Amino acid sequence: MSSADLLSPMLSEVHNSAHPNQKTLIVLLGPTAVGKTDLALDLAEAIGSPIINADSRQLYRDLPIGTAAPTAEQQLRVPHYFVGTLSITDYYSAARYEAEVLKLLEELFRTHDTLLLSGGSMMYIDAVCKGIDDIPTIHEETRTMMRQRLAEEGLPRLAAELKLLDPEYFAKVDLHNTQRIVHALEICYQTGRPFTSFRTATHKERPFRIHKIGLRRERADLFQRINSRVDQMLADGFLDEARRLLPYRNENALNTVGYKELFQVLDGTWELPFATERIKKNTRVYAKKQMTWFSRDTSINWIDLPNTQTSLSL
RNA sequence: GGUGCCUUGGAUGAGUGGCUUAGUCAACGGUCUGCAAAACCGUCUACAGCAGUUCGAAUCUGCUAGGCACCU
Repeated sequence: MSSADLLSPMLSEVHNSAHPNQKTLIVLLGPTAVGKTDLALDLAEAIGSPIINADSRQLYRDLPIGTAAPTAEQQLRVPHYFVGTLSITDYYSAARYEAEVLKLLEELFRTHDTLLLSGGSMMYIDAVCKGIDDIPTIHEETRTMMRQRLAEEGLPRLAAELKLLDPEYFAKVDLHNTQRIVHALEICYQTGRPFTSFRTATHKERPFRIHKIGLRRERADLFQRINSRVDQMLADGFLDEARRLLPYRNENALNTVGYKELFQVLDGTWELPFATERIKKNTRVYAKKQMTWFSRDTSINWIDLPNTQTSLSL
């Protein structure tokens, strides 16, 4: 099956969604390794759009191999936005992504009717499509303070405090989930208001139409693609990439499938073959999580991709 | 031929009469509005087979099957 054959169902999706006098954002999404990058390039060329990346890890410029980021050659073919724009120590969030993408879209829609956003970061996509509540960013001091309190006092005490400061959120949050409890408390402290008061869950209206195209494959095929892609990454120097990043291992950007496991190898605690299996497994788990998230989104128009030919490497 | 030991759910591995379905891993399902390739939750109720002892057995007894070790 040629790429043109794969492109046509997407193009008909685009044409069906076309609306006179209305700007349209095409969102191409799907689990990791499903084949978004290649199809996004074809689709972008066909509709004359650049590609706006929606992969939260490809934003970091030092992770090209481990995140299967678009290559220089691919970026020459089609201009990309939000690829390699962050350094490993930069703070980033879905909310910032929302703001920056919206700003970019406003500019690009002046010269384009249809734009392409492509990626698999569920929350980033939702942030662009539905919006995220306007919650203040936590200051570094607050963050440090809470981290320390967590270490000294433990989660149960922080949870008890959250119960006083924001009983509504306390009632619904998972009390085992440290991240969420800590974040809610950070907001309460920094703003003097309950976290819940910021959570309006408003679905923001966008000044353009959104058409989501989801790519999916049979699970066995997807898993096979994941496995061989991990092997390919290692052949391409993934371990060296991780070695260069070792000094930054505690940065959030490196709390990422692949790097975590390779750091164990560099520490000497894991053998490479073992780590490789873990990377494959964790990538499969990630792909399943993506599918679970996407399956709730009824606005996605799914395209089932044909099984990968085993004769094709990569 | 004889003697001794072993046999637990997909894998690993505790448990020696009743304080539950140990635990771990894998697999599967799910949650999700600010670090999201993150963080978190749930499910999989097994004890080689058969017959006994007992109020009650994975746990005791016997036999059968399979495996391991040693002996003549």
